[in-house]
Amino acid sequence: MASPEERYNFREAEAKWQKTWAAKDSFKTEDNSSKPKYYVLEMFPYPSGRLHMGHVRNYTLGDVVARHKKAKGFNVMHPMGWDAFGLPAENAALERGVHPGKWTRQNIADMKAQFAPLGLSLDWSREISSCEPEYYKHEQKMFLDFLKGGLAYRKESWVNWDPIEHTVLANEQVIDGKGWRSGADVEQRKLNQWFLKITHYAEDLLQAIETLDRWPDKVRLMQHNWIGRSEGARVTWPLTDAGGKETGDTLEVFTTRPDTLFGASFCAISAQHPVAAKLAESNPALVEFIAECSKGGTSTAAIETAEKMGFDTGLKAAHPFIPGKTVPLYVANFVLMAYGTGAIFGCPGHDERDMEFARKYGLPVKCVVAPVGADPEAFAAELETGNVAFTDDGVAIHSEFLNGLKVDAAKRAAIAKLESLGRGKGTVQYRLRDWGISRQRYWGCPIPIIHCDSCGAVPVPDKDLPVTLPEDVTFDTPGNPLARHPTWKHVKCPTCNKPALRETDTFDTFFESSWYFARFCSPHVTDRPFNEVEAMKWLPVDQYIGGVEHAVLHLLYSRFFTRAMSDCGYLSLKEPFAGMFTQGMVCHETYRAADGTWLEPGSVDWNGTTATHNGAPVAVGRSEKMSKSKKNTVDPARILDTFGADAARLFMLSDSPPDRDLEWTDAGIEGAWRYLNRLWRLATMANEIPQAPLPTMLDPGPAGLLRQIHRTIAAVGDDLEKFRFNSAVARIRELTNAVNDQDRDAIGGDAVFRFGVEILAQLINPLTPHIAEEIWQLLGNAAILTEAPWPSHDPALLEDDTVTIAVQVNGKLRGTITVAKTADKAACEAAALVLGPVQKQLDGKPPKKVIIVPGKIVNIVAA
RNA sequence: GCGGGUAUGGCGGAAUUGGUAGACGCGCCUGACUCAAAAUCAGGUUCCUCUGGAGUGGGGGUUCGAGUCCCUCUACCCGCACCA
Repeated sequence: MASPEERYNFREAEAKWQKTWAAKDSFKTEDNSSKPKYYVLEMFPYPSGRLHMGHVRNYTLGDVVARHKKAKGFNVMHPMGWDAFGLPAENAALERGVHPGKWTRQNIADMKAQFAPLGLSLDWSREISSCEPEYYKHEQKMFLDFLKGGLAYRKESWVNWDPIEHTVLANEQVIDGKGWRSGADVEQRKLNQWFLKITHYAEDLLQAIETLDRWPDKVRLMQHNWIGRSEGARVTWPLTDAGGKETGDTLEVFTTRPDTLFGASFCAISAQHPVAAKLAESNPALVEFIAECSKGGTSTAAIETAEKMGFDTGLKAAHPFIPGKTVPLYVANFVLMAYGTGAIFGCPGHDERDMEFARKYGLPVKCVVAPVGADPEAFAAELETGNVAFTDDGVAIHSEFLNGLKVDAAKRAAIAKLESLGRGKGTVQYRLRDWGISRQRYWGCPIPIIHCDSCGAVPVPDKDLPVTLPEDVTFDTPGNPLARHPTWKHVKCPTCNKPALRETDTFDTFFESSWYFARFCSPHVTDRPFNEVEAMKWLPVDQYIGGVEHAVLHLLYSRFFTRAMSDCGYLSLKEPFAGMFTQGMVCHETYRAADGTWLEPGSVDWNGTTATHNGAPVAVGRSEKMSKSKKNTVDPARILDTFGADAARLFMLSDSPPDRDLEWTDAGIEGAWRYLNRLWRLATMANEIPQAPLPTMLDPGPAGLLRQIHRTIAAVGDDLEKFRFNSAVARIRELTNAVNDQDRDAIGGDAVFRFGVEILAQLINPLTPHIAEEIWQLLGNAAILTEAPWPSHDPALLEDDTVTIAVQVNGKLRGTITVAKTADKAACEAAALVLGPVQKQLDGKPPKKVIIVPGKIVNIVAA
């Protein structure tokens, strides 16, 4: 039984070691080191003011990697900073009247204090905060360099506009066609916006996914789909009016199916297409139709239910292959201006959307592709009278020079013909769009541009950078505080000195997070974003860790930025993150009262198996990501206070593989806490054994334990390298059990016992560093464990001299035999055949066949 | 709709290349200690009609041997979503 003094005092120990590490600067990256470098990075947090379990899991995972790599002899860089611009700061300003900067900086201080008890091996000397001019001034310069290099531009584009908030909304902020905060119907508006030309790198970003072999397949696939490469053709269709007279305009459409051009029965353009705008000038009915299309329309629900609608313009488009043939031109709500050319040709026979549209507006359906082997005429007759398009591979029919060609060959032939006729050409189209970075927000990095009536958009000269945010702003009226600030935007044009206006938009906050990993390499340089030599030394990040929710945007933007920075001379690198790991979410059961309101876990009582709240029944919901809205959060501060950092870390690491969701349970954390006490008790027992070299002669028991110790060293090292932290914990616990069971009276028993505890401390150090240090010190080691090398294993001790192998009859286990490792097949067979259950199965008959895999299995095939 | 993933005891999850399924933990059960409880310690715990048999979501296949490979079905999860 553990007396109070035997119990592990985590409060004292954890505080002590955190102080020791800080005093020794244990985690400061070495400046001039001959060791190989290793850069571990977790996605820097938004300073909300409160650390949550997701953070704890993220930083614990990174800490395991950092500490393990340090022990393995690497010069580790493990920095931390703050992704400090963002909307919540403005919301706080709105709700509480506190300035976003003050609120943010206070949150950073609060969160930093909450980080401390976790005992993370962070190098705080590299701390950065993206909302400070020392940080964002560099990205203003970078933006201007991008502009100079043709990687940034300004253009009018359609955006979601909230008419009450007077601001642009991201697609994610539009819920069912309404502004997420105002509830107002969102309008489509055309605004001047700044863009970064990520599409310039579309092909390279796609191709290079292949090289990211230490990224999760899931993330690579998501990026692949997001970039969305499709091969096809652009086809020009001259437009004529109802009387057949050419209007002088030509329509350009993009298609991936030029092989189906002979099946064309209409063309359609987006409501936002310039031709539609031109026609609308003299057509009030079209104006109304376009307005209808612009309403709402961006929410997923709206798109799913939206019926296809078209407006016949009366114009005709001339077919590229069939002289004299024209098809009607529609404005249609399902054509997207942002993809391809904003115009399509419709082939109802071989496209489901076109089929739906054709049936609604009574347009012809012509079959031009038939399945291989089908009777073309019978198939065509069926297709042309039905409502289902045929979109699979097949053979071209009713298509003149394409007849008989399969889809791929027909595409090539059609493109060749288009090119020879001057009516189109083969192209590659990407789904990826340029990154709109303008936000009508205060709490972001000002875009360093001055708009002059005479000179246009003029870059702020270098000497005037950074453009800093004004402090005296108000949030009591909707819209951008920068735009209505009385003086801030009024400046002189740097070129002509006439009165001009500052750009009042700020950068999307993804801008800051697209290059912070490079800033960490030299966080204190003032004249440029980072020192190129340092960046090239540390980058790419060896191991990046974060949530899968950033699989596309943040990770793709960072890959783009690295290329753009390279092309602008900042460094010479393509990929910022060599290794990427996406961790799972931290989940908890959800509870709802009868009236549907969510209940906190702490307010739910358990009567046997049913949950109650103040005696009333509670519906127990499934486990979901911890969130304030569902009240299923657990406060890390409370857990750290009750069980300590090591117990919290151990539970998070042991219960689920790190890439899967983790179910937080009270029982789980208690189990981790129990284990630490068990380990501590073993340590106090080991401490009573004098330190001495291992004897050369050991009884079989201690000899076996010694082999298990070496096997565990090897296995845990391997598990840590491969992010199998839950397995590593299992192996360590297994060894703990074996050490605990060691017969101390056997020859060498004590010595191997003590050795085992020492190794346990070293193996568990990356996972639960405080108790590991405490045990290490208890056992008389003068130096701290954080500075000790990873234990090495003796390959000769990994395997036993004997091996126990399974004996099967017809594939079913009937027993085991223990033979010498070197036993030959005949010996194994002989040993297996004499087993009682084997003889019973054979029933006196000789085996038909015996399969022996040395060291693995004997399988006897009975007649 | 398109693309991807997952499915193993009461629960979380183990199981290199096909080779003793259920490691490790949670929970539960029994015992010790205790006036009692908690904590702790020791033991047990896939299921069943239990000297045997069944078993890794269902069905089928390949193999001496399948959680692992192939086909098929089902359920759930994730990403994209009128992308021409």
